[in-house]
Order: sequence, then C-alpha cells, then structure tokens
Amino acid sequence: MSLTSSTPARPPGRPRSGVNDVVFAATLRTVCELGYARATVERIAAAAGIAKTTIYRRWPTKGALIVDCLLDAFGPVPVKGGDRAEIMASAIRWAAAKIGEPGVGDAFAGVFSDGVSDPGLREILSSRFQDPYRLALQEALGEPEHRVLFFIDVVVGTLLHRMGMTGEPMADDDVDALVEMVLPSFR
Amino acid sequence: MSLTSSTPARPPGRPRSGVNDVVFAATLRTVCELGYARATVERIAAAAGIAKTTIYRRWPTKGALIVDCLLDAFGPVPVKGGDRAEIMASAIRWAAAKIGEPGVGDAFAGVFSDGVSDPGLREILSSRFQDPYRLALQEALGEPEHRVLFFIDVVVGTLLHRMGMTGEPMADDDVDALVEMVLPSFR
DNA sequence: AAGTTTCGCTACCTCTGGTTTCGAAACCTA
DNA sequence: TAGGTTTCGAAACCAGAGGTAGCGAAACTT
Repeated sequence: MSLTSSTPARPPGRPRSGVNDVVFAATLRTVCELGYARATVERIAAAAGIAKTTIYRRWPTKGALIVDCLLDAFGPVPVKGGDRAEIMASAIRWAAAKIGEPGVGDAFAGVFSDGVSDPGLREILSSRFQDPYRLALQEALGEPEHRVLFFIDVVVGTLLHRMGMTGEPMADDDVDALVEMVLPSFR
Repeated sequence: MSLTSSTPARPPGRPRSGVNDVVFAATLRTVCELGYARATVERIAAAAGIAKTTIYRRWPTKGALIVDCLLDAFGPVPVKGGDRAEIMASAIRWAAAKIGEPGVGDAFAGVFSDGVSDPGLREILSSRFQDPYRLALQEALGEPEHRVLFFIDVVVGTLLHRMGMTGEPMADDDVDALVEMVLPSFR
C-alpha cells in the first residue's frame, strides 16, 4: 500500500523553506512603516531576511503577494450563529477591525487601487479574496449574490475610503453608524 | 486712471497657451483607453499635442493634474432646492453618474489609491477635491462636518469599490438601493 | 554519489515620474 | 525695429520600482 494521501509523495529536490509567514509579517510591517508605494518587493524581502528572487519564485507579482498576505491577515469571516442582523453586524465590525490593523488597511487600499488599471490583478483580487467571503456570506445570510456584492461594496468601500482619505481607520462610533445604516436595508 | 482691475496688468513675456481644457480632455481620454497606470504623463501630453514639460510647468505632479481634471469633470455638486432627502438623493445620483463617465471613475480610483501612500497627494485630494463638496453639502443639509464626511465615505467609497472590483460603474438599480440605504439614516 | 529543486546573489532590462537644458517662439514696451 | 521677459517644444537625463536571467551553493531523495 502506498503512502497515505496526507503525505503525497514529496517531490524531489530541495524543499521550499517555510518562510511564507515570515514574508507576510514582513510585508505588513514594511507597508505599515513606509506606506504601500515605498514598500518595494526588495524592501519586503530584506525585512523578511530573504532574497527578492525568492519572493518572485512564489508569487508572480507584487499584487499577488499582497492578496495572499491579506488573506492570511483576514482569515475566515466569522459567520457563526445568531440571526442575520447579528451576522451582518459582526461581519462589519470584523472587517473594520481587520482593516484597522497596522498595515492591513494600507495594503488593502494599495492593492485595490493598483487593480483599477490592472485587469489581471483585479481578477486575482476578485476571485481569490472577494469571492470566498462573498460565498460564505451568501450561505450564512441566504441573500442572493448581487445583494451580498452590494453589501461588500458598501462596507469595504466605506472603510477603505475613510482610510484612504484620512490615513486613519474608521473610529468605532462611525463603524456603529455604518452598522445602523446597513442593517435596516437588509431586513 | 489706471486700467480696471478686471485686466490686471498682464505680466510680461509670452503668455501661456490656453490648453488646460485640451489637457483635461486628453487626460480622461487616455485614462479611459489605457487605464490609470498606463496613462503616463508623456502619453497624456502626446494626446493633448503638447510637450511633457509643459504639463509639469502647470501641475507639480501627475496626481495634482488628475485632481484638477476631476474637479473640471465633476463641476459643482447640485444642491438646489428640495428637502434634505431630495438633495442627498440627487447628490448620490450625480456622483454615480460622474464616476460612470468614461475615464472619470478610473482616474478617481487611481489617484485615490496613489494617495494612500502619498500624504502630499492625500492632502491635495482632501483639501482641493473633497473639502469643497463637503462644505457645500454641510451648508445645504445643515449636517455637522463628521456626518457629511461619513456620507461621502459611504457614497464615494461604495461607488469606487464597485468600479475597482468590477471595472464597471454601478448599475442604476444598485444606485437606487444605495439611495434607499443612505437616506433613512439621515432623517 | 547522482539527480533535482530551491536558495541567495548579482546584474540587468523596461517603464514611469520628474528634472534639466537649450534654442525658438510669442508677447510687451520703447 | 530692438530689447527684455516668459513660455514653448524637444531632447537628454536621473532615480526608483517591478520583474527577469544566470550562476554557484545548499538541501533534499534515491
């Protein structure tokens, strides 16, 4: 009998060093310190203690690196229990808190704006980042796709606009106002 | 008696050629055709039929050019007559229509994202672009500053997020949904 | 020991924002 | 018409960023 499927025949050659977590941390740290534009791939690599070429061996573009970094930073959306209003409110507060974490909002806004004029990056952002959360919310809320997309546009768009215009994440009482604005239109 | 103040003693030397409108049109056209990132200053100048240096003589950075171009494209916000709900609804639809015009949404999202990591550009964007509209809305709506800022975050953020994620402006029925979501929280 | 893959390093290319330089053109005044 | 002042277009140029190529060394498996 062959090996179990959980050890799927490691491919030959030198294995990749497990530096993904180090790279993600270095990415957020560098973006937080220098801003998105000055957080070059070379600087991120230096902060992670690896070579720039190693990053380009794992992520095809800087945008793809940022998207994976954001996926790692956000993790799954909390949709456990409660009624729909509670799920939506907790999702909004969760998004606001994550975007407020150091570097996350900057990285998000930066990659988002890069995607405006880069269809390839927009595809990555939409399929790898937005779609999983959209699907989870569709299932948890029982809302049709276009309503969930609208919900995401409002919540994320508002939070990013505040971050982009002021450089600061949205304060808690404005997040409260956002919750109270959004919930009634979905009841 | 000296000349009237309406002809304020033209300064000596060759006068500037009146090409601002041509440059604005060329900017939107180029952004629309190539996207924000590929709409280089050199290409914009070529589309306008002038030299790149002429652009840099009038605008200190590409971001400042885009901001002026957007100011020209948006014009003043319509706040005439009606009750507050009508004013807010017409402002939302006006913003959606402007952002949907060819090149405008791309340019807006592009300069917005550049500002994320460029405090100087963010200052230009905030003071020259957002503030005039904020003040006009404050006066027309009688709302305090932070409420109007929140209103702008929601409306513009939502519209730009849709534009950035899909590459297309928001459809009319979603704009309707946005109006119906925002208005009740301001009554 | 052989084979395969990844590593770090360096050098390199392309593109973009932005600056500098310089001669020519346009305008005013005398 | 001559002189002064400013802008124009053209070209060369610079710095920084994304991304690629080539190389020898290191880390695994068999």
